Amino acid sequence: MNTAIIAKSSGVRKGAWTEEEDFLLRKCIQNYGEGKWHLVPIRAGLNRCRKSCRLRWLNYLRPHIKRGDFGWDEIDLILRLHKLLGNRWSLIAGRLPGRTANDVKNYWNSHLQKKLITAPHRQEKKYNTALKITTKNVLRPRPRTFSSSAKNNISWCTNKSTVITNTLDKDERDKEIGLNICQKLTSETSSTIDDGVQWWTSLLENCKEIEEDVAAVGIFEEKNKLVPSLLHDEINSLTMQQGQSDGWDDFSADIDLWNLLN
DNA sequence: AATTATGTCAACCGCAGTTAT
DNA sequence: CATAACTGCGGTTGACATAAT
Repeated sequence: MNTAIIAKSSGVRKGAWTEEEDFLLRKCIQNYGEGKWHLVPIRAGLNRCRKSCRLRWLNYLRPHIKRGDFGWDEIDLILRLHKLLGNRWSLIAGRLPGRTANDVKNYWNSHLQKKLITAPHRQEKKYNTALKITTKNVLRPRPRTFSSSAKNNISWCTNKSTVITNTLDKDERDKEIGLNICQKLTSETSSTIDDGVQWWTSLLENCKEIEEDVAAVGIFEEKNKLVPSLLHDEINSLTMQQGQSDGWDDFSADIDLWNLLN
């Protein structure tokens, strides 16, 4: 049943989209590409507002959109990123291939939020205060660059004989990998530490709390699997990338590093 | 079986930031 | 520089599905 209605003020259709409308919109994007949303209703011959067209495309019609349940790895990443970024759904979704901001937001609101609020470990005062995200305590991830002198000082990155293996349990591994990266950088490059490293420190240092959150949402058992060994060559190439892009949206290297660590 | 409560998710709305004029 | 137009984001709503009574 199609429940779409015609808005009195603007005369455009609202509500659920029909297959025919989807077809027209898809065809329009194929012909003209994404963007220029104010032109889309005219070009497509749709009696819809530009916002409605954009939303329908981004959340439903766009290719490669992943549907269905979230995997444990996706949930784990959502928990970690939300802890650091707050309700920046588009940013979080940007790190989950095939997922839209709307998907992530809906999943958080309907699946995760309630479970976390009622989780015993979050009833404790320390967690309640710690979980309040504000513009002041949200850390902004940024791509990192290092001076040549700093790079020369980071011996651990180029020491190929030192490979962190997977013989530790998850907690210890996080400490081994995450804190080693950050603390070694701190001790060996002193003034060169930037917000990007701080961001990673925070992301990894929170492992204990995140594990409790993960347990609270019921995916802990599935998550009990081993990860590949960490190769310093790969870490090196990721952390030492040259050229700094503007803005903090582009921290794909951070996520590549994250994927490597997990 | 019927009714009510609850959960899910697509879609809408309003606002803020950006770009064009 | 000021204003208008456009775009994208997050909060919220409401229709529908499912579970509980």
